[in-house]
Amino acid sequence: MLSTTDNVEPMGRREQNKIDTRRAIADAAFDLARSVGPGAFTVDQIAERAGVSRRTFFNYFHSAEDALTVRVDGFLDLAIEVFGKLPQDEPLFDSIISAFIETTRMEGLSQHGELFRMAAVNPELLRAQLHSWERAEVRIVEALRSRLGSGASDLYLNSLVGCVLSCTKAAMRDWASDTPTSGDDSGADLEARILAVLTMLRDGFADPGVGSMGRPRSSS
Amino acid sequence: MLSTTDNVEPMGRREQNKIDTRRAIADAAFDLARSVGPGAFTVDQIAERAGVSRRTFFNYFHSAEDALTVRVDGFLDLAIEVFGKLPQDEPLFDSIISAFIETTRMEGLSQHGELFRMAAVNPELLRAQLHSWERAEVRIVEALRSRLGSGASDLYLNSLVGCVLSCTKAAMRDWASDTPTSGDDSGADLEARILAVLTMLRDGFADPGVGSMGRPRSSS
DNA sequence: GCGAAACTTGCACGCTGTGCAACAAAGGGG
DNA sequence: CCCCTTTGTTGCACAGCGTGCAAGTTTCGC
Repeated sequence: MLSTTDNVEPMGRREQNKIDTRRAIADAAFDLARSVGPGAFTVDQIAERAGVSRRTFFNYFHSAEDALTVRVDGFLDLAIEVFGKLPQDEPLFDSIISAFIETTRMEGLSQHGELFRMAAVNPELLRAQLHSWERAEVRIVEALRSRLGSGASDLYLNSLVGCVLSCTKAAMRDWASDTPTSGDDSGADLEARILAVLTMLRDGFADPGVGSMGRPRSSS
Repeated sequence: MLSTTDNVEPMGRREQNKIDTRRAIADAAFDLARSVGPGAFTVDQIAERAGVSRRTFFNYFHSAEDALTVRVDGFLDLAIEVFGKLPQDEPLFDSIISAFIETTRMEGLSQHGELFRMAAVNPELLRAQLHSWERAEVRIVEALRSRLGSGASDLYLNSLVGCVLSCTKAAMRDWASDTPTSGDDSGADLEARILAVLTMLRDGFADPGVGSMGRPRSSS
């Protein structure tokens, strides 16, 4: 099982405090968004709940919405990390697909669904999330460049990664809107969607009715 | 040639004034961004230059960055409009490709390049532009739904449109960074990029070296 | 013209984001 | 253990943002 806390090497007080504070702020922001709704609270409220000053909040995040995107960043960072550990001689798309599939097994997946649904009703949060995906795109392009060498142009790389992320985003959004308030982190539905949509991307979009995508409820 | 002012039907003073004001504000914002740099000016300055009050500015836009995205919105709206006028029995991807190719012939294309370059150094503007593409995505999905009927699932539609827009975005970004301060709206380079990248999308990403994409400067 | 509807403007108010300087906590010798 | 440096926290101040409101002004339909 995947975990974000596998670095158990000795860590100074300084470093640990910063991680704790960051986490406390992010949790406070998420709790508030959950209870009163996204965009319906102030930075002061987050800071108070996290037990820090207003000023300290802004030492960690640029805005209230940014504090809500650390989970999205975490998801994408994890996907990149998983991708990096896969065998380099595997076909590219297989690596990409299994990296995302693996990543859906992370903890707290239902929170991601919630965040997607929040973004659907809060423009500012949506922008923050889009920016988060955009930043991940840059990192992934970097990771791919070192794998593909100079055999691929910037335009090719950016298009490829953009498409992969668009499809993943679409799969997650679809999953999030179909799975309201699922308390049990059911990643199976999400996995199926990501697999379907990335496979389709690999093989081309030419025919709308291909594979398991065209007609949603026609089994086989 | 394409134009955004082909509606010459009788228009009341009210409507015309609003259009003029909106345009004045957007132009003022763009001029300012161009001269002092994006993010280096206030809403008051935009309002003053546009000859309206601060309050009126906020009646038209939510933020300074929003005033800079009307051109992006215009580009995408135009693409949708062009797409809608194409024959419905043409293959889907051909319609999509020629819609975007046609749209690159619009006026003021070099400004779009400038805006892309501005967004590269201004996070807030980048977010606004990402949001603009996102909103267009919703509209395009809507347009496609009425064309494809109920034969395609939401997930399929969102993935398809997301990929098309990602590729177009990548093409424009690539073009913008390769074409700094081109005063002559040279859309040919952009057309070639969009054609290459959307064609690749149609046929699948399986092989990195396929077509004219893999090795940038190896003719044929 | 004249009244209704729509638009502009100034004002007020709370919130945002950041520079700055004082304070506190952690780390590293001697 | 103390002192000094480094690093993080906090309060303060201040310019700017975004919006509700009410009073003007312009446009429209009759």
